[in-house]
Amino acid sequence: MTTRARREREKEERRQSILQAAREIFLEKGFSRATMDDVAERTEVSKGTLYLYFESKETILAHLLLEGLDSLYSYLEEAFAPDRPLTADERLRRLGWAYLRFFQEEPHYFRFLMAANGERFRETVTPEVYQEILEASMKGLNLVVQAIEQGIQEGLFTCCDARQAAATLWATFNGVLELMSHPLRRDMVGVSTDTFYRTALETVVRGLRAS
Amino acid sequence: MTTRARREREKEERRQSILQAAREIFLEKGFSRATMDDVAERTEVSKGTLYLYFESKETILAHLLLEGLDSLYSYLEEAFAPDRPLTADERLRRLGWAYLRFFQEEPHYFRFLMAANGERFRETVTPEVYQEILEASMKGLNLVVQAIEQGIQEGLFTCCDARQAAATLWATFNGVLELMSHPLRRDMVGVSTDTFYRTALETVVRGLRAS
DNA sequence: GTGTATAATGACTACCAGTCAGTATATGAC
DNA sequence: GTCATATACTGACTGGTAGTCATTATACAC
Repeated sequence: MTTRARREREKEERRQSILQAAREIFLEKGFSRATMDDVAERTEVSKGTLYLYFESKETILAHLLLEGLDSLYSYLEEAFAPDRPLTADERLRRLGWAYLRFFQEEPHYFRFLMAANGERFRETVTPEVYQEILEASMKGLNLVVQAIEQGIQEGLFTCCDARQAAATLWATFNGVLELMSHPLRRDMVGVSTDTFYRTALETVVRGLRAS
Repeated sequence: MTTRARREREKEERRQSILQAAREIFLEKGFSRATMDDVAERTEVSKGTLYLYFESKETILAHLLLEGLDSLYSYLEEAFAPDRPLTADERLRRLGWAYLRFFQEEPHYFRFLMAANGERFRETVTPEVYQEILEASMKGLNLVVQAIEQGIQEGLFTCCDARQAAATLWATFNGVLELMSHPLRRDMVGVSTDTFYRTALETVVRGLRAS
């Protein structure tokens, strides 16, 4: 019965083409301005069909985000380089830069991430999907935790709770990126995103080291 | 002509009663679920009247936010205590805790702040109002800059750019608060907001000190 | 060819921000 | 008091959009 398999493949292809169209439209008009009719037209499919594949506009965003988190993880994984003999603070710096590089090379995911912080997103998306997003985020955060645990074992860091330390670093990165994501606020800081990000990264890593 | 004065006062009172109603409704239903009809009903005024006082739903939010930023500033000002002989790092810690205390004692403003991060908010609110918000934020940030400059002069901090350092601290605080604002993400960190906030604050302050 | 399951459609509903032509009220001149 | 004018208020209406569902089309098995 090859038919079943082909059907499945075609469904998956349609799903992907919807996601592709949505990615384009969301990017062109911004999530809130984009309409489901736009996405339907670009996919060359009726609006009703969209709802056969996704529960809501927000759910489409969630799935685009999940793709992004997968891609982010591969950046982080490469930076972590478990097989190379790196010191803990080198690893942390590499992770930090990989995070920045991801958002610079795939800037659309940052916009999706911002859109997903909205009130409506949390309320609309099913708990299951939301959980998936959290788990995908955790996967990346765990690499940071591992790097910090290595630092604690090596005696480089004195902090006692690696999870908290990792979350601090994570929160700082997000705060910096969010701050720098708006032109007017960027002016308030007065330096380039790269420079500011470096400063923030070095400050926190220094703060983690023994004092 | 006392009439003119009375008219002005009445207008201001109506404006305030709209803001008060909006604050309640936004808090009860969340910004995105709240409708202008709700606000009109609570104010006991027609919907059209709302638009005589404010350009849009987002503008009402902006003005609630501005009130919040004023209140925040008074928390920060008290913490800064320019007349007391405090060391720079004490001042920074006091500012950090005042920031947290503000959001704990007036939690609605945090929700408003989050809602104002939305895509639609930036697009809808006039540049003038947005500018006002930025300036109100800057006012608070400047206290942090001053504390850090004091620390640089005293030789306690080695960082060379006080603005960047202040922005790092600010970004970290925001990142932490945003991370902890959602129950599921809070679980990822595994400690109380207070504890986590303290860790992050101490980490960054330590990072600013001479190494 | 015909019956059945599966997929797709698009007109329709519900909802809501924002508008504006019309109405009410206050003020001041006489 | 009453009229003219200015100012404030009203709420039915418009435009736009997310999401639905009864109907139609397609693919497949026999």
